[in-house]
Amino acid sequence: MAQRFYITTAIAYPNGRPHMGHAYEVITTDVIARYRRLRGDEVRFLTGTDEHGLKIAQAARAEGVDPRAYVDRMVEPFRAMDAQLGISFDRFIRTTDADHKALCQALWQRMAANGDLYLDRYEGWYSVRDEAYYDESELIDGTDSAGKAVRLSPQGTPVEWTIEESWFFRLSAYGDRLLALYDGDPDFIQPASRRNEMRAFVAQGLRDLSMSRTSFDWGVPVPGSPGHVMYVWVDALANYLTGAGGRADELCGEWWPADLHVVGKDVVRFHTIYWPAFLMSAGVALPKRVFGHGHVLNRGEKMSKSVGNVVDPMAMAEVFGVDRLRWFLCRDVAFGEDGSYSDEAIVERCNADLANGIGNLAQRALAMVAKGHGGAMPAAGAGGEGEAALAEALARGTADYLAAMDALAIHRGLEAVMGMVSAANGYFAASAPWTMKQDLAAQGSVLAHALDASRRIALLVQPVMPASAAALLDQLGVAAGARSLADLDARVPAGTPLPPPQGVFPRWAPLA
RNA sequence: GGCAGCGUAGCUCAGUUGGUGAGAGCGCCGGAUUCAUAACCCGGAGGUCGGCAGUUCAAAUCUGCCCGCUGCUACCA
Repeated sequence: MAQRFYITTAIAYPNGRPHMGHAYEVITTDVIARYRRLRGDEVRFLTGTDEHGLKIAQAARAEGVDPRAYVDRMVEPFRAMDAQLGISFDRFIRTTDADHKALCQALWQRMAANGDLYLDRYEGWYSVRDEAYYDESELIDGTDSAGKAVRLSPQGTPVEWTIEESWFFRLSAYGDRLLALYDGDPDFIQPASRRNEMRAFVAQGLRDLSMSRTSFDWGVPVPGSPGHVMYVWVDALANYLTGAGGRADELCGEWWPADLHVVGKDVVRFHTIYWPAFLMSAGVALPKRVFGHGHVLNRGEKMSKSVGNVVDPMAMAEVFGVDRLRWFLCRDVAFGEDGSYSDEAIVERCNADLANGIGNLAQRALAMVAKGHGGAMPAAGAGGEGEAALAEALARGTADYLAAMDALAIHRGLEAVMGMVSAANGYFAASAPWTMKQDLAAQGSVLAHALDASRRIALLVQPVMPASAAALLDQLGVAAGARSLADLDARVPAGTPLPPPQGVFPRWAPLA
Protein backbone atom coordinates (compact mmCIF):
# COMPACT_ATOMS: atom_id res chain seq x y z
CA MET A 1 0.00 0.00 0.00
CA ALA A 2 1.27 3.40 -0.91
CA GLN A 3 2.53 5.46 1.96
CA ARG A 4 1.11 8.95 2.24
CA PHE A 5 3.46 11.87 2.54
CA TYR A 6 2.44 15.43 3.22
CA ILE A 7 5.24 17.94 2.73
CA THR A 8 5.26 21.72 2.88
CA THR A 9 7.50 24.69 2.32
CA ALA A 10 7.21 27.72 4.52
CA ILE A 11 4.97 30.28 2.87
CA ALA A 12 6.72 33.28 1.42
CA TYR A 13 6.07 36.82 2.56
CA PRO A 14 5.40 38.68 -0.70
CA ASN A 15 6.51 42.15 0.25
CA GLY A 16 9.18 41.98 -2.40
CA ARG A 17 10.20 39.89 -5.35
CA PRO A 18 11.20 36.28 -4.89
CA HIS A 19 14.91 35.84 -4.32
CA MET A 20 17.30 32.95 -4.33
CA GLY A 21 16.30 31.94 -0.83
CA HIS A 22 12.74 31.36 -1.94
CA ALA A 23 13.91 29.45 -4.98
CA TYR A 24 16.19 27.28 -2.89
CA GLU A 25 13.45 26.32 -0.51
CA VAL A 26 10.86 25.41 -3.13
CA ILE A 27 13.42 23.53 -5.21
CA THR A 28 14.72 21.39 -2.37
CA THR A 29 11.22 20.69 -1.15
CA ASP A 30 10.15 19.83 -4.65
CA VAL A 31 13.05 17.41 -4.92
CA ILE A 32 11.95 15.65 -1.77
CA ALA A 33 8.35 15.56 -2.95
CA ARG A 34 9.35 14.12 -6.31
CA TYR A 35 11.60 11.63 -4.60
CA ARG A 36 8.72 10.36 -2.50
CA ARG A 37 6.58 10.01 -5.59
CA LEU A 38 9.40 8.15 -7.27
CA ARG A 39 9.39 5.79 -4.33
CA GLY A 40 5.73 5.22 -4.89
CA ASP A 41 4.36 7.34 -2.09
CA GLU A 42 1.14 9.25 -2.42
CA VAL A 43 2.30 12.84 -1.97
CA ARG A 44 0.65 16.08 -1.03
CA PHE A 45 2.92 19.09 -1.58
CA LEU A 46 1.89 22.48 -0.29
CA THR A 47 3.48 25.86 -0.86
CA GLY A 48 2.19 29.41 -1.02
CA THR A 49 2.31 32.91 0.37
CA ASP A 50 1.83 34.55 3.75
CA GLU A 51 -0.09 37.69 2.93
CA HIS A 52 -1.20 39.31 6.15
CA GLY A 53 0.68 41.44 8.62
CA LEU A 54 2.00 44.86 9.23
CA LYS A 55 4.60 45.01 6.52
CA ILE A 56 2.17 44.16 3.78
CA ALA A 57 -0.25 46.74 5.12
CA GLN A 58 2.49 49.34 5.21
CA ALA A 59 3.74 48.53 1.74
CA ALA A 60 0.23 48.69 0.32
CA ARG A 61 -0.43 51.99 1.99
CA ALA A 62 2.84 53.37 0.71
CA GLU A 63 1.61 52.64 -2.78
CA GLY A 64 -1.82 53.94 -2.01
CA VAL A 65 -3.53 50.68 -2.85
CA ASP A 66 -5.73 48.28 -0.99
CA PRO A 67 -3.78 45.48 0.71
CA ARG A 68 -5.72 42.87 -1.15
CA ALA A 69 -4.93 44.47 -4.47
CA TYR A 70 -1.34 44.75 -3.39
CA VAL A 71 -0.93 41.06 -2.57
CA ASP A 72 -2.87 40.02 -5.65
CA ARG A 73 -0.15 41.68 -7.62
CA MET A 74 2.80 40.65 -5.46
CA VAL A 75 1.91 36.98 -5.46
CA GLU A 76 2.26 36.66 -9.20
CA PRO A 77 6.05 36.58 -9.38
CA PHE A 78 6.01 33.78 -6.82
CA ARG A 79 3.61 31.77 -8.90
CA ALA A 80 5.67 32.49 -11.97
CA MET A 81 8.81 31.36 -10.21
CA ASP A 82 7.24 28.08 -9.15
CA ALA A 83 6.05 27.50 -12.69
CA GLN A 84 9.44 28.23 -14.16
CA LEU A 85 11.31 26.11 -11.67
CA GLY A 86 9.04 23.13 -12.18
CA ILE A 87 7.68 23.07 -8.66
CA SER A 88 5.20 20.21 -8.46
CA PHE A 89 2.97 21.54 -5.71
CA ASP A 90 -0.56 20.30 -5.24
CA ARG A 91 -1.86 23.55 -3.84
CA PHE A 92 -0.52 27.06 -3.78
CA ILE A 93 -2.14 28.44 -0.68
CA ARG A 94 -2.59 32.12 0.06
CA THR A 95 -3.39 33.06 3.62
CA THR A 96 -5.98 35.40 2.20
CA ASP A 97 -7.91 32.43 0.79
CA ALA A 98 -11.41 32.23 2.19
CA ASP A 99 -11.15 28.68 3.53
CA HIS A 100 -8.03 29.63 5.41
CA LYS A 101 -9.61 32.49 7.26
CA ALA A 102 -12.39 30.26 8.50
CA LEU A 103 -9.94 27.63 9.66
CA CYS A 104 -7.82 30.15 11.52
CA GLN A 105 -10.79 31.36 13.47
CA ALA A 106 -11.79 27.82 14.32
CA LEU A 107 -8.26 27.07 15.47
CA TRP A 108 -8.35 30.18 17.61
CA GLN A 109 -11.58 29.12 19.22
CA ARG A 110 -10.20 25.72 20.01
CA MET A 111 -7.23 27.29 21.78
CA ALA A 112 -9.55 29.65 23.59
CA ALA A 113 -11.81 26.78 24.61
CA ASN A 114 -8.81 25.07 26.09
CA GLY A 115 -8.25 28.11 28.27
CA ASP A 116 -4.98 29.14 26.67
CA LEU A 117 -5.99 32.57 25.42
CA TYR A 118 -6.52 35.53 27.70
CA LEU A 119 -6.87 39.25 27.25
CA ASP A 120 -4.17 41.43 28.74
CA ARG A 121 -2.03 44.38 27.87
CA TYR A 122 1.10 44.39 25.83
CA GLU A 123 3.63 46.97 26.89
CA GLY A 124 6.77 48.00 25.15
CA TRP A 125 8.74 50.59 23.27
CA TYR A 126 6.64 51.47 20.28
CA SER A 127 7.58 53.43 17.22
CA VAL A 128 4.58 55.11 15.65
CA ARG A 129 6.51 55.68 12.46
CA ASP A 130 7.53 52.01 12.16
CA GLU A 131 4.32 50.72 13.71
CA ALA A 132 6.42 48.24 15.58
CA TYR A 133 7.53 47.34 19.06
CA TYR A 134 11.17 47.09 19.92
CA ASP A 135 12.94 45.42 22.74
CA GLU A 136 14.82 47.51 25.24
CA SER A 137 18.10 46.06 24.00
CA GLU A 138 17.43 47.11 20.43
CA LEU A 139 17.08 50.78 21.22
CA ILE A 140 19.79 53.24 20.47
CA ASP A 141 20.54 56.53 22.13
CA GLY A 142 20.12 59.71 20.16
CA THR A 143 19.21 63.33 20.49
CA ASP A 144 16.17 65.18 19.26
CA SER A 145 16.10 68.52 17.45
CA ALA A 146 16.27 70.33 20.78
CA GLY A 147 19.44 68.45 21.63
CA LYS A 148 17.74 66.44 24.32
CA ALA A 149 18.75 62.79 24.82
CA VAL A 150 16.09 60.41 23.54
CA ARG A 151 15.76 56.75 22.74
CA LEU A 152 15.38 55.72 19.15
CA SER A 153 14.43 52.57 17.27
CA PRO A 154 17.07 50.75 15.22
CA GLN A 155 15.73 52.74 12.28
CA GLY A 156 16.33 55.96 14.15
CA THR A 157 12.68 56.75 14.69
CA PRO A 158 11.37 57.93 18.03
CA VAL A 159 9.86 55.37 20.36
CA GLU A 160 7.60 55.71 23.33
CA TRP A 161 6.45 53.36 26.04
CA THR A 162 3.09 52.14 24.87
CA ILE A 163 0.43 49.91 26.29
CA GLU A 164 -1.86 48.03 23.93
CA GLU A 165 -4.60 45.56 24.62
CA SER A 166 -3.73 42.12 23.28
CA TRP A 167 -4.73 38.51 23.46
CA PHE A 168 -2.05 36.28 24.91
CA PHE A 169 -1.33 32.61 24.49
CA ARG A 170 -0.15 30.62 27.51
CA LEU A 171 3.04 29.51 25.86
CA SER A 172 4.68 29.43 29.27
CA ALA A 173 2.58 26.42 30.15
CA TYR A 174 3.96 24.34 27.29
CA GLY A 175 7.65 24.29 28.07
CA ASP A 176 7.72 20.86 29.62
CA ARG A 177 5.62 19.31 26.94
CA LEU A 178 7.82 20.79 24.25
CA LEU A 179 10.96 19.50 25.90
CA ALA A 180 9.35 16.09 26.15
CA LEU A 181 8.55 16.30 22.46
CA TYR A 182 12.13 17.11 21.50
CA ASP A 183 13.61 14.51 23.77
CA GLY A 184 11.14 11.85 22.82
CA ASP A 185 11.63 12.31 19.11
CA PRO A 186 15.12 13.50 18.20
CA ASP A 187 14.12 13.78 14.56
CA PHE A 188 11.33 16.23 15.19
CA ILE A 189 13.73 19.10 14.65
CA GLN A 190 16.50 18.72 12.13
CA PRO A 191 19.35 19.26 11.73
CA ALA A 192 20.48 18.44 15.26
CA SER A 193 22.19 21.80 15.68
CA ARG A 194 18.80 23.49 15.35
CA ARG A 195 17.26 21.09 17.79
CA ASN A 196 19.87 21.96 20.37
CA GLU A 197 19.20 25.64 19.93
CA MET A 198 15.48 25.26 20.24
CA ARG A 199 15.84 23.02 23.23
CA ALA A 200 18.01 25.58 24.95
CA PHE A 201 15.55 28.29 24.11
CA VAL A 202 12.65 26.40 25.63
CA ALA A 203 14.67 25.23 28.60
CA GLN A 204 15.39 28.79 29.66
CA GLY A 205 11.69 29.35 30.15
CA LEU A 206 8.98 30.63 27.86
CA ARG A 207 6.97 33.80 28.13
CA ASP A 208 3.41 34.02 27.04
CA LEU A 209 2.97 35.14 23.49
CA SER A 210 1.11 38.19 22.30
CA MET A 211 -1.39 36.78 19.84
CA SER A 212 -3.30 39.75 18.49
CA ARG A 213 -2.77 43.27 17.24
CA THR A 214 -4.99 46.29 17.35
CA SER A 215 -2.69 48.76 15.63
CA PHE A 216 -3.62 47.62 12.15
CA ASP A 217 -6.37 45.54 10.63
CA TRP A 218 -4.77 43.58 7.78
CA GLY A 219 -5.15 40.13 9.22
CA VAL A 220 -7.64 37.51 10.30
CA PRO A 221 -10.14 39.03 12.74
CA VAL A 222 -10.10 37.51 16.20
CA PRO A 223 -13.52 35.90 16.68
CA GLY A 224 -15.71 37.93 19.01
CA SER A 225 -13.08 40.56 19.65
CA PRO A 226 -13.61 43.58 17.42
CA GLY A 227 -10.51 45.54 16.65
CA HIS A 228 -8.16 42.60 17.07
CA VAL A 229 -6.49 40.75 14.25
CA MET A 230 -4.43 37.64 14.81
CA TYR A 231 -0.71 37.79 15.21
CA VAL A 232 0.47 36.97 11.72
CA TRP A 233 2.24 33.79 12.75
CA VAL A 234 -0.98 32.19 13.95
CA ASP A 235 -2.43 32.79 10.57
CA ALA A 236 0.74 31.80 8.77
CA LEU A 237 1.37 28.52 10.55
CA ALA A 238 -2.23 27.46 10.25
CA ASN A 239 -1.83 27.35 6.49
CA TYR A 240 -0.50 23.84 6.89
CA LEU A 241 -3.84 22.72 8.29
CA THR A 242 -5.85 24.44 5.61
CA GLY A 243 -3.55 23.01 2.98
CA ALA A 244 -4.12 19.54 4.36
CA GLY A 245 -7.80 19.93 3.67
CA GLY A 246 -8.70 21.18 7.11
CA ARG A 247 -11.92 23.14 7.52
CA ALA A 248 -13.51 25.25 10.19
CA ASP A 249 -15.59 22.32 11.41
CA GLU A 250 -12.75 19.81 11.13
CA LEU A 251 -9.27 21.18 11.62
CA CYS A 252 -7.55 18.01 10.53
CA GLY A 253 -7.92 17.52 6.83
CA GLU A 254 -7.26 14.21 5.16
CA TRP A 255 -3.55 14.89 4.83
CA TRP A 256 -2.80 16.05 8.34
CA PRO A 257 -0.46 15.61 10.14
CA ALA A 258 2.35 16.83 7.95
CA ASP A 259 5.23 14.44 7.47
CA LEU A 260 7.68 17.23 6.87
CA HIS A 261 7.81 21.00 7.10
CA VAL A 262 10.78 22.35 5.17
CA VAL A 263 11.59 25.81 6.47
CA GLY A 264 14.47 28.26 6.57
CA LYS A 265 16.70 28.17 9.61
CA ASP A 266 15.47 31.65 10.50
CA VAL A 267 11.94 30.45 11.14
CA VAL A 268 12.68 27.19 12.88
CA ARG A 269 11.60 28.67 16.18
CA PHE A 270 8.13 29.46 14.97
CA HIS A 271 7.71 25.99 13.57
CA THR A 272 9.12 24.01 16.46
CA ILE A 273 7.94 25.96 19.47
CA TYR A 274 4.91 28.09 18.69
CA TRP A 275 3.37 25.74 16.17
CA PRO A 276 3.46 22.55 18.26
CA ALA A 277 2.22 24.51 21.26
CA PHE A 278 -0.72 25.88 19.29
CA LEU A 279 -1.58 22.42 18.07
CA MET A 280 -1.29 20.88 21.51
CA SER A 281 -3.61 23.53 22.81
CA ALA A 282 -6.11 22.90 20.04
CA GLY A 283 -5.88 19.17 20.49
CA VAL A 284 -4.52 18.59 17.02
CA ALA A 285 -1.84 16.08 16.03
CA LEU A 286 1.67 17.46 15.60
CA PRO A 287 3.69 17.45 12.39
CA LYS A 288 6.23 14.67 12.33
CA ARG A 289 9.30 16.60 11.36
CA VAL A 290 10.59 20.11 10.80
CA PHE A 291 13.72 20.56 8.75
CA GLY A 292 15.56 23.88 8.91
CA HIS A 293 17.61 24.40 5.77
CA GLY A 294 20.48 26.85 5.52
CA HIS A 295 20.79 29.99 3.48
CA VAL A 296 22.41 30.20 0.10
CA LEU A 297 24.75 33.09 -0.18
CA ASN A 298 25.91 34.88 -3.28
CA ARG A 299 29.67 34.40 -3.34
CA GLY A 300 29.56 33.85 0.36
CA GLU A 301 27.91 37.16 1.06
CA LYS A 302 24.41 37.77 2.17
CA MET A 303 22.37 39.29 -0.58
CA SER A 304 21.71 42.95 -0.10
CA LYS A 305 20.79 45.79 -2.30
CA SER A 306 23.68 47.88 -1.08
CA VAL A 307 26.23 45.25 -2.03
CA GLY A 308 24.49 44.97 -5.35
CA ASN A 309 24.44 41.21 -5.38
CA VAL A 310 20.72 40.56 -5.33
CA VAL A 311 20.12 37.78 -7.77
CA ASP A 312 16.84 37.06 -9.46
CA PRO A 313 16.47 33.29 -9.47
CA MET A 314 14.27 33.44 -12.52
CA ALA A 315 16.94 35.23 -14.49
CA MET A 316 19.44 32.68 -13.24
CA ALA A 317 17.26 29.78 -14.36
CA GLU A 318 16.87 31.53 -17.67
CA VAL A 319 20.59 31.73 -18.20
CA PHE A 320 21.71 28.32 -17.00
CA GLY A 321 18.55 26.32 -17.41
CA VAL A 322 16.26 25.19 -14.66
CA ASP A 323 17.80 21.77 -14.25
CA ARG A 324 21.33 23.08 -13.96
CA LEU A 325 20.24 25.45 -11.24
CA ARG A 326 18.35 22.72 -9.44
CA TRP A 327 21.27 20.33 -9.73
CA PHE A 328 23.76 22.86 -8.46
CA LEU A 329 21.69 23.87 -5.45
CA CYS A 330 21.01 20.29 -4.44
CA ARG A 331 24.44 18.88 -5.15
CA ASP A 332 26.76 21.68 -4.08
CA VAL A 333 24.99 22.84 -0.96
CA ALA A 334 24.84 20.51 2.02
CA PHE A 335 21.15 20.40 2.84
CA GLY A 336 20.76 21.87 6.29
CA GLU A 337 23.82 24.08 6.07
CA ASP A 338 24.54 27.39 4.44
CA GLY A 339 25.92 27.35 0.96
CA SER A 340 27.40 29.65 -1.61
CA TYR A 341 26.77 30.08 -5.28
CA SER A 342 28.23 31.96 -8.18
CA ASP A 343 28.11 31.71 -11.93
CA GLU A 344 31.52 30.12 -11.94
CA ALA A 345 30.58 27.54 -9.35
CA ILE A 346 27.44 26.58 -11.22
CA VAL A 347 29.26 26.19 -14.51
CA GLU A 348 32.06 24.22 -12.94
CA ARG A 349 29.77 21.91 -11.05
CA CYS A 350 27.42 21.29 -13.96
CA ASN A 351 30.17 20.73 -16.48
CA ALA A 352 31.90 18.25 -14.22
CA ASP A 353 28.84 16.33 -13.12
CA LEU A 354 26.38 16.68 -15.96
CA ALA A 355 28.33 17.23 -19.17
CA ASN A 356 31.47 15.25 -18.40
CA GLY A 357 29.78 12.74 -16.14
CA ILE A 358 26.17 11.76 -16.66
CA GLY A 359 25.79 13.17 -20.14
CA ASN A 360 29.03 11.88 -21.54
CA LEU A 361 28.47 8.40 -20.19
CA ALA A 362 25.21 8.06 -22.07
CA GLN A 363 26.46 9.79 -25.15
CA ARG A 364 29.56 7.69 -25.68
CA ALA A 365 27.55 4.48 -25.53
CA LEU A 366 24.61 5.78 -27.51
CA ALA A 367 26.85 7.03 -30.28
CA MET A 368 28.38 3.60 -30.71
CA VAL A 369 24.98 1.97 -30.73
CA ALA A 370 23.78 4.35 -33.39
CA LYS A 371 26.88 3.78 -35.48
CA GLY A 372 27.51 0.07 -35.12
CA HIS A 373 24.33 -1.53 -33.88
CA GLY A 374 21.64 -0.13 -36.08
CA GLY A 375 20.28 2.15 -33.41
CA ALA A 376 18.79 -0.71 -31.42
CA MET A 377 19.54 -1.74 -27.86
CA PRO A 378 22.17 -4.51 -28.05
CA ALA A 379 21.89 -7.67 -26.00
CA ALA A 380 23.71 -7.71 -22.69
CA GLY A 381 25.81 -10.79 -22.16
CA ALA A 382 26.31 -12.42 -18.80
CA GLY A 383 29.59 -10.59 -18.48
CA GLY A 384 32.61 -11.23 -16.32
CA GLU A 385 34.48 -9.51 -13.55
CA GLY A 386 34.08 -6.06 -15.01
CA GLU A 387 30.34 -6.40 -15.22
CA ALA A 388 30.14 -7.86 -11.74
CA ALA A 389 32.16 -5.01 -10.29
CA LEU A 390 29.99 -2.51 -12.10
CA ALA A 391 26.82 -4.14 -10.86
CA GLU A 392 28.11 -4.05 -7.33
CA ALA A 393 29.07 -0.38 -7.57
CA LEU A 394 25.66 0.47 -8.97
CA ALA A 395 23.88 -1.47 -6.27
CA ARG A 396 25.92 0.17 -3.55
CA GLY A 397 25.44 3.60 -5.05
CA THR A 398 21.71 3.07 -5.27
CA ALA A 399 21.51 1.91 -1.68
CA ASP A 400 23.53 4.90 -0.54
CA TYR A 401 21.33 7.20 -2.56
CA LEU A 402 18.16 5.83 -1.06
CA ALA A 403 19.48 5.98 2.47
CA ALA A 404 20.67 9.54 2.00
CA MET A 405 17.47 10.75 0.38
CA ASP A 406 15.36 9.13 3.08
CA ALA A 407 17.45 10.99 5.62
CA LEU A 408 17.02 14.27 3.71
CA ALA A 409 20.72 14.37 2.89
CA ILE A 410 20.03 15.36 -0.69
CA HIS A 411 23.62 16.33 -1.40
CA ARG A 412 24.80 12.95 -0.18
CA GLY A 413 22.27 11.24 -2.37
CA LEU A 414 23.62 12.98 -5.43
CA GLU A 415 27.16 12.26 -4.34
CA ALA A 416 26.23 8.59 -4.34
CA VAL A 417 24.84 8.94 -7.84
CA MET A 418 28.09 10.49 -9.02
CA GLY A 419 29.88 7.49 -7.61
CA MET A 420 27.77 5.34 -9.90
CA VAL A 421 28.62 7.57 -12.84
CA SER A 422 32.28 7.28 -12.06
CA ALA A 423 32.08 3.50 -11.81
CA ALA A 424 30.24 3.27 -15.11
CA ASN A 425 32.70 5.52 -16.92
CA GLY A 426 35.51 3.46 -15.44
CA TYR A 427 33.87 0.28 -16.64
CA PHE A 428 33.49 1.74 -20.11
CA ALA A 429 37.10 2.78 -20.33
CA ALA A 430 38.38 -0.51 -18.94
CA SER A 431 36.20 -2.51 -21.32
CA ALA A 432 37.18 -0.34 -24.30
CA PRO A 433 34.31 -1.41 -26.53
CA TRP A 434 35.75 0.63 -29.39
CA THR A 435 38.47 -2.00 -29.73
CA MET A 436 35.89 -4.75 -30.31
CA LYS A 437 34.95 -4.01 -33.87
CA GLN A 438 35.62 -7.62 -34.78
CA ASP A 439 33.23 -8.94 -32.14
CA LEU A 440 30.01 -6.99 -32.27
CA ALA A 441 28.25 -9.22 -29.77
CA ALA A 442 30.90 -8.54 -27.14
CA GLN A 443 30.90 -4.87 -27.97
CA GLY A 444 27.14 -4.75 -27.81
CA SER A 445 27.16 -6.34 -24.40
CA VAL A 446 29.47 -3.70 -23.01
CA LEU A 447 27.31 -0.98 -24.49
CA ALA A 448 24.19 -2.56 -23.08
CA HIS A 449 25.70 -2.70 -19.62
CA ALA A 450 26.83 0.90 -19.89
CA LEU A 451 23.42 2.01 -21.09
CA ASP A 452 21.74 0.20 -18.27
CA ALA A 453 23.99 2.03 -15.84
CA SER A 454 22.91 5.26 -17.50
CA ARG A 455 19.30 4.24 -17.15
CA ARG A 456 19.66 3.61 -13.44
CA ILE A 457 21.43 6.91 -12.98
CA ALA A 458 18.83 8.82 -14.98
CA LEU A 459 16.11 7.21 -12.93
CA LEU A 460 17.63 8.41 -9.69
CA VAL A 461 18.20 11.99 -10.76
CA GLN A 462 14.61 12.49 -11.86
CA PRO A 463 13.59 14.31 -8.67
CA VAL A 464 16.35 16.84 -9.15
CA MET A 465 16.22 17.32 -12.91
CA PRO A 466 12.78 16.27 -14.08
CA ALA A 467 13.01 17.57 -17.63
CA SER A 468 16.58 16.53 -18.36
CA ALA A 469 16.16 13.12 -16.81
CA ALA A 470 13.05 12.56 -18.90
CA ALA A 471 14.93 13.54 -22.04
CA LEU A 472 17.75 11.19 -21.14
CA LEU A 473 15.40 8.32 -20.40
CA ASP A 474 13.78 8.92 -23.78
CA GLN A 475 17.18 8.60 -25.40
CA LEU A 476 17.78 5.41 -23.50
CA GLY A 477 14.55 3.90 -24.76
CA VAL A 478 12.98 3.66 -21.31
CA ALA A 479 9.20 3.45 -21.51
CA ALA A 480 7.27 6.24 -19.84
CA GLY A 481 5.68 3.78 -17.47
CA ALA A 482 8.98 2.26 -16.36
CA ARG A 483 10.56 5.17 -14.57
CA SER A 484 9.85 4.69 -10.90
CA LEU A 485 12.04 3.09 -8.29
CA ALA A 486 10.06 -0.09 -8.71
CA ASP A 487 11.44 -0.29 -12.24
CA LEU A 488 15.05 -0.06 -11.16
CA ASP A 489 15.82 -3.55 -12.39
CA ALA A 490 13.68 -3.38 -15.49
CA ARG A 491 16.29 -3.33 -18.24
CA VAL A 492 15.40 -2.00 -21.62
CA PRO A 493 14.82 -5.09 -23.81
CA ALA A 494 17.39 -5.87 -26.48
CA GLY A 495 16.22 -4.68 -29.83
CA THR A 496 14.42 -1.65 -28.49
CA PRO A 497 14.95 1.11 -31.05
CA LEU A 498 16.94 4.01 -29.67
CA PRO A 499 16.51 7.49 -31.10
CA PRO A 500 19.53 9.19 -32.66
CA PRO A 501 21.64 10.40 -29.71
CA GLN A 502 21.46 14.04 -28.83
CA GLY A 503 23.42 15.48 -25.95
CA VAL A 504 21.12 16.17 -23.03
CA PHE A 505 23.71 18.00 -20.95
CA PRO A 506 25.83 20.14 -23.27
CA ARG A 507 29.05 21.43 -21.86
CA TRP A 508 28.77 25.04 -20.82
CA ALA A 509 31.14 27.19 -22.83
CA PRO A 510 33.41 29.48 -20.83
CA LEU A 511 31.61 32.57 -19.67
CA ALA A 512 31.99 35.42 -22.09
C1' G B 1 28.09 38.50 28.28
C1' G B 2 25.60 33.34 28.44
C1' C B 3 24.73 28.63 25.79
C1' A B 4 26.03 25.48 21.50
C1' G B 5 29.17 24.30 17.57
C1' C B 6 33.21 24.84 14.27
C1' G B 7 38.56 25.66 12.68
C1' U B 8 41.77 18.79 8.44
C1' A B 9 45.38 19.35 1.18
C1' G B 10 44.21 25.88 -3.26
C1' C B 11 38.52 25.35 -2.67
C1' U B 12 34.18 22.50 -0.32
C1' C B 13 34.34 19.02 3.14
C1' A B 14 34.56 13.02 5.28
C1' G B 15 37.03 11.29 9.23
C1' U B 16 32.10 5.67 14.59
C1' U B 17 33.42 4.40 21.05
C1' G B 18 41.73 7.46 20.63
C1' G B 19 45.69 2.56 17.47
C1' U B 20 48.19 -0.59 10.75
C1' G B 21 50.80 4.14 6.25
C1' A B 22 45.52 11.14 7.27
C1' G B 23 41.03 10.69 3.02
C1' A B 24 37.01 12.27 -1.00
C1' G B 25 35.20 15.60 -4.73
C1' C B 26 36.49 19.91 -7.54
C1' G B 27 40.67 22.61 -9.29
C1' C B 28 45.94 21.70 -10.71
C1' C B 29 50.20 18.71 -12.93
C1' G B 30 51.86 14.28 -15.51
C1' G B 31 50.66 9.74 -18.25
C1' A B 32 47.55 6.87 -21.31
C1' U B 33 43.68 6.93 -24.83
C1' U B 34 40.61 8.45 -28.89
C1' C B 35 34.10 5.48 -28.19
C1' A B 36 32.35 10.36 -26.38
C1' U B 37 30.17 16.92 -25.08
C1' A B 38 39.11 18.47 -25.83
C1' A B 39 35.12 14.67 -22.29
C1' C B 40 36.50 9.63 -20.06
C1' C B 41 40.52 6.41 -17.64
C1' C B 42 45.24 5.99 -14.66
C1' G B 43 48.83 8.32 -11.50
C1' G B 44 50.72 12.48 -8.71
C1' A B 45 51.00 16.64 -6.29
C1' G B 46 52.36 15.86 0.18
C1' G B 47 48.21 19.46 4.49
C1' U B 48 52.68 21.22 11.82
C1' C B 49 44.82 17.76 11.01
C1' G B 50 43.92 26.63 14.26
C1' G B 51 48.00 27.46 18.44
C1' C B 52 50.23 25.92 23.21
C1' A B 53 50.44 22.54 27.18
C1' G B 54 48.80 17.95 29.10
C1' U B 55 46.58 12.52 29.71
C1' U B 56 48.23 7.87 27.28
C1' C B 57 52.34 2.59 25.10
C1' A B 58 49.48 5.51 21.23
C1' A B 59 45.53 11.50 19.59
C1' A B 60 43.09 14.87 13.99
C1' U B 61 40.09 11.84 17.44
C1' C B 62 40.34 12.85 25.32
C1' U B 63 41.50 17.33 29.02
C1' G B 64 42.90 22.59 29.96
C1' C B 65 44.14 27.31 28.18
C1' C B 66 44.65 30.74 23.94
C1' C B 67 43.37 32.67 18.90
C1' G B 68 39.74 32.95 14.99
C1' C B 69 34.76 31.98 13.03
C1' U B 70 29.40 30.70 13.16
C1' G B 71 24.57 29.91 15.29
C1' C B 72 20.89 30.75 19.30
C1' U B 73 19.84 34.35 23.15
C1' A B 74 11.30 35.54 21.53
C1' C B 75 6.71 38.65 19.91
C1' C B 76 9.26 42.66 11.88
C1' A B 77 8.77 38.19 9.62
